[in-house]
Amino acid sequence: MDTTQRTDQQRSADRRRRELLEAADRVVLRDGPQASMNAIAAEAGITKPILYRHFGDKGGLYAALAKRHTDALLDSLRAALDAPAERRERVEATLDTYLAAIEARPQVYRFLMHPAEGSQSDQGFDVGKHSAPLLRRMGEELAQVIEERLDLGPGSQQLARVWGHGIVGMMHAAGDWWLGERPCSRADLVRSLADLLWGRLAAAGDKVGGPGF
Amino acid sequence: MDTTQRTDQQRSADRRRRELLEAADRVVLRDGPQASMNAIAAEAGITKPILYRHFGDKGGLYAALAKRHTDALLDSLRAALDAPAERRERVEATLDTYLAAIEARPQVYRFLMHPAEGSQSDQGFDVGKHSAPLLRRMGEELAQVIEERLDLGPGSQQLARVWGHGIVGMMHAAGDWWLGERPCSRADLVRSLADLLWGRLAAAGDKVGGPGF
DNA sequence: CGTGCATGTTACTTGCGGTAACACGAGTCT
DNA sequence: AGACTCGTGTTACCGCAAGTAACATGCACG
Repeated sequence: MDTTQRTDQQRSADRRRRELLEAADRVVLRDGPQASMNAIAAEAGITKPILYRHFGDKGGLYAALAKRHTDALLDSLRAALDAPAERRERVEATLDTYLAAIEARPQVYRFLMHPAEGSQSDQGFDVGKHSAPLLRRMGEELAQVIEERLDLGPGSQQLARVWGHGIVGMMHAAGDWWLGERPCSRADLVRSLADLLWGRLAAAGDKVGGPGF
Repeated sequence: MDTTQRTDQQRSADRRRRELLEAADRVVLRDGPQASMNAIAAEAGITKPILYRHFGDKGGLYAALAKRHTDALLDSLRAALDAPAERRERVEATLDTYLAAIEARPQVYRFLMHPAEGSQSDQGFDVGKHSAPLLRRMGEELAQVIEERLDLGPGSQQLARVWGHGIVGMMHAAGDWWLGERPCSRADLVRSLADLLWGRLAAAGDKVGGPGF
């Protein structure tokens, strides 16, 4: 039969693809984002051209690999964001979930954030393409949650999107720095960031004798 | 004489270095961060090995190039941050200065933010090395300003650093997204971000009938 | 059986980062 | 003057990784 044939083939191809992705995962976890296609193919027990047949080019493989982790991370973030608790508590839980994830697997995190030169075709002023898709997706998701649940008055959609991307960027940069220097505990970091979002910066008083801020 | 000789040589070497950097600048502005050493050498009217003699390796050239722009940007940011005005106004001016800079020269901005695989020696868990140095420097500078001028009580230094990096990350991510999609004017973006820092997220009310946030 | 078709291989091209070896010109030491 | 050094410049090469072409094999279907 045609259809059963097709599905069989497709199923086996999908399984193969998954195996290749898991091999790639192992290599990337070991060697970082600069893992070579040769190394990945060797880990999978095959040779390069097969990888290219499955994923097109290196960018394709990396995109597929990134999607798996990104989806997983976004799922846990959504769970934290949907927990039944007060707003502040949920924000803290979400921050903590993210930080725990990057703390547990820094190599994966680095891979996701630094996709290492993907395309090269954009001669013009196209900037957006080059930042990590994970950040964008997180920003958009958070924006949607904010816009759905908060009453922000006119212009709420744009405000929500700005805030979504801004908060995600705050979390990302602080997490990156923290992961490198480990200047405090995760809980401290979470509390400090939540304080920032809760306006403690604006509310703080000037230092006595200083020029003010 | 020894000393005059030395200084003469050094001066000419410095001039040469500057010329090379300007040539590199032109190429990077044209081709983006993936500009090849060959292309840069050609633009400078010379060949590769000279570049390597001056800058060691590609990372060295890029570091030197990045330092110029980074220093320039940090200078304007400091100016905005030091202006005689109220806190909110100064924060907005700083945000606007940054956004105006990345808006005016997106290629430079991309180059600074995505240094494109520098080293490769870090087998271990070294994460910090890979993020853009510009973000780190901005974060540290802002942290210093915050800690100098604000009265934050105990643990102020760590709090200031978290906030410094967090705010910079917020600005960066929001700017990156905004530059790609241009969903609103620069002034709108600045106002929205400042609102976020001023705690409007925490203060907003839940949407009626929604699950709360 | 032959015909597709997916899967696999070897061997190659291209392009880039980086280096070795050599060549020229100008000032310095004896 | 002639040898020495030193900075600047070149050509020609190595190594390595991305990506491709061409060929080989196993398996279902008519």
